[in-house]
Amino acid sequence: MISVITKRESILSTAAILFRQKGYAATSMRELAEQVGMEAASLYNHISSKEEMLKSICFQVGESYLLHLTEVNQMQAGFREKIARFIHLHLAITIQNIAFVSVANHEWKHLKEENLKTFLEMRKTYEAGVKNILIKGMDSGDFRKMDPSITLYTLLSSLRWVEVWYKENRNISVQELEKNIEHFILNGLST
Amino acid sequence: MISVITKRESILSTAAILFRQKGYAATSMRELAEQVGMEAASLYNHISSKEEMLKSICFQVGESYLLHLTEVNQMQAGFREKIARFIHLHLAITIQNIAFVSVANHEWKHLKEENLKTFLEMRKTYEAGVKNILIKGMDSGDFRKMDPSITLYTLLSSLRWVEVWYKENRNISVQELEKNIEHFILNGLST
DNA sequence: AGAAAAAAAACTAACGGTCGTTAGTTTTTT
DNA sequence: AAAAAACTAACGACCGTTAGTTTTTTTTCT
Repeated sequence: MISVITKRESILSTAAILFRQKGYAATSMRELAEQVGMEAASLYNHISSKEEMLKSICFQVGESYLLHLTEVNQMQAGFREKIARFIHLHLAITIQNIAFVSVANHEWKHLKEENLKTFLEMRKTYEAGVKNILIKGMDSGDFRKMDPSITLYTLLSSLRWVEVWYKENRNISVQELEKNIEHFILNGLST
Repeated sequence: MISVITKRESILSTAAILFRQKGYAATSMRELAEQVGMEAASLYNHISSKEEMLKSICFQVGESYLLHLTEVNQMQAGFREKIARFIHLHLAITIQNIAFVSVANHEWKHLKEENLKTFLEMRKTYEAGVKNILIKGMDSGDFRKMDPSITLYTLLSSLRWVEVWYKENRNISVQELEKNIEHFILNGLST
């Protein structure tokens, strides 16, 4: 089954790459258009604004994260397994959508008004969900008792570098990457 | 002894706060000037360009990091103690210079030409130095053998969230923050 | 100590440039 | 023929910075 990529999707994809590379504010519609192979004014046949692109990218990533959190929560498994699964899914999203994830991680602050507010709420929901797993894991004795917020942010942050660093030509397999990070984090959580 | 803050320092400090908040590219000289309490054109009595400010901020942070790496290397101590000291110093720089560190972490990509090149080299030197400690720690059996680059970036990244999150009114002491993170990282490194 | 001169710093005005986007016109596709 | 998509031209806005002018501060002189 051949997947057809629309012009809009192509524009979004290129936008994400440029936003990641140069930053949202420093990326102009003219250079985006040039990369796509058209004039800037023509972009508006496919997108409604620069802001709309940023929103679309950020919210797609946010929603993927929330979906996967739901999957982890529905697992019948211990907390270590849940965090391991969480790490796996998180890295999978990252590696498959490097540019989108990078933009959602770094450029969200350029969202306007309600978009920003909604995105931050979405993020807060996600973080609370992960924190909940950590807290339960601490209560059950699987994880060492530590300040839940510090633990949460240290964990999430320790995954963040991958979107900066990852390239397909790295001399390392995704499995090894994941195993190393998983070990680091699970040990970090242990008593 | 009363420390006199120059107008230039005040401008740089305010610039760092705004760059952190809005991003370098999205911060105008006019709004920076307004925050400092003057007209944009007057800034040029004290700084030579917008780029020069970004450079100054980034390089001050970079140099602090390198200084502290030197201190850690000169310690007569085991590798666990070295990493613990490294974490302590890293967090200390971060907490005392939130805006500067944040800008150096996120806005460096806006540096131009030679400034960018030099900054990236500086960073490379720093990372190589930390990686060296990790490798030696692995060789000595203090740390588990893992891919050194993955370990390095996971470690550095796990400290990164503090500049986003930290505020003086947090219900947590710096000591507890440090202790929690230190435990996470040292356990993550252990066999 | 006070006045005058010099230097520094602040202001106003404007330059040359870029930006996101809109409004027509033309071309291509349906 | 109609609709969609591409183009050209331009709008209104903002930008970093320079060049004068004015004001303030510092230095020099008596």
